[in-house]
Amino acid sequence: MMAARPDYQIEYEADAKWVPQSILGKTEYDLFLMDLMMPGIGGVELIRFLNSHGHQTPIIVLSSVEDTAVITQVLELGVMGYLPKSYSVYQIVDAIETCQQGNIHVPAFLSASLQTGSAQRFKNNAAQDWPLTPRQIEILSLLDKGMSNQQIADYLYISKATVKTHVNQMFKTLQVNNRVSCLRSARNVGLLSG
Amino acid sequence: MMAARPDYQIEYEADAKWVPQSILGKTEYDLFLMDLMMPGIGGVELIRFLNSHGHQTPIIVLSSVEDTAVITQVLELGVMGYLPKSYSVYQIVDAIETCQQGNIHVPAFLSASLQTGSAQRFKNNAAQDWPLTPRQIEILSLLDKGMSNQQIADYLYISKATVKTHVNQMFKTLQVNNRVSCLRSARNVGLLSG
DNA sequence: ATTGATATCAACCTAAAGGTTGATTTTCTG
DNA sequence: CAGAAAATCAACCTTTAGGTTGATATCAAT
Repeated sequence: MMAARPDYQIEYEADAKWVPQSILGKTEYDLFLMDLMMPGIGGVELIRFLNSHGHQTPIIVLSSVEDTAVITQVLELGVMGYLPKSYSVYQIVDAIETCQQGNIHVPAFLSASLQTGSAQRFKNNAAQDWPLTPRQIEILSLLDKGMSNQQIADYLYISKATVKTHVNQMFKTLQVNNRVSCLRSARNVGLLSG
Repeated sequence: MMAARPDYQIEYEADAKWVPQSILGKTEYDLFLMDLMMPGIGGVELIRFLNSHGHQTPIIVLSSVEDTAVITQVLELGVMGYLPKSYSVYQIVDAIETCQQGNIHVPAFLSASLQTGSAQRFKNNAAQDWPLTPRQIEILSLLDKGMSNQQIADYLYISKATVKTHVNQMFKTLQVNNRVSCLRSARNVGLLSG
């Protein structure tokens, strides 16, 4: 999971004069990581523009916009993923790689507001008050992936000390003294799938 | 994108008399893993039926149907995922758990036909068998209980060194480097219940 | 009889986990 | 706004895990 990550070569252009014409001639891009709030042109318009010109490059939208209408719109335009800026770099990279495998990624808290049918299905589960804090549950899921404290710290951009504090607090709450027992206990109380 | 395998309790019913009424009164289901080609009732109709009756159980569609219209339809009905039967068991389990985190999973080759190109074919990973010796499996089950090497040694009346040897050998066989990952891997290959 | 797999044990080392105390900052909430 | 809860980090320590090398014993099969 935390193995070697590919080296992404990034072309960055923040200037307002950055226009679609400059990339239309190129087809060797692996991916467009696109901010919806770009100067000079609206993100949605750019996606439409690329689509209308037959551009086949996968698009992932990175945005702080969490308006359901906007999200639905860009997803219908065929973007491969919609990532909130609250994601850490590692989380974003994970999601990008998920998309590069061809899968579509929509983060949990967004999918909850996207659909009527299943929107609240999991929300209800999450709404129950579990003995662990949100951050602890997040770290719990990384524990479950087999990650070390250091790996979790790097992934979340926090110090190892903080991770250890959370892990230790979880142990006390669940009355265990090691990771495996912690994960077992978490499963038993429904904190982890299974 | 890997995850430990939970203990799924599966209720199976292949009889044509299996009708929605039989599950409407129950709310303790974690998940509906639904085949679109069910006898007696169409899958799409069942999803509509459940939705109209306020059922909140997450739905994942497992199907060999790859018709874009059908897929689009069920996704709009709010299912959390659409999994092809060509998925391996492990892939399905991974996808289910991705969905249980609240994310929506659409496999690569389906998303490719759902939008304008830009997707690679996903490759089906064949399940490989990792042979563990009987003694290793025995120790594995004790690992799974959260026991330390010393506790396992005391339990089996062998030395801690022997336990460590077995554990280390398991790690090499399963290509992992810690207990949690070892148990995850073991579950994925069916070496542990669940 | 020799090979190969399994099971057993020891010594050694580094890395990581587990535990404690104490602290600051942020965020939620009444 | 004040208090509570949550999240963050550091320093310190002991225990356990993880990894390696090497060894002996048993048993099954060629």
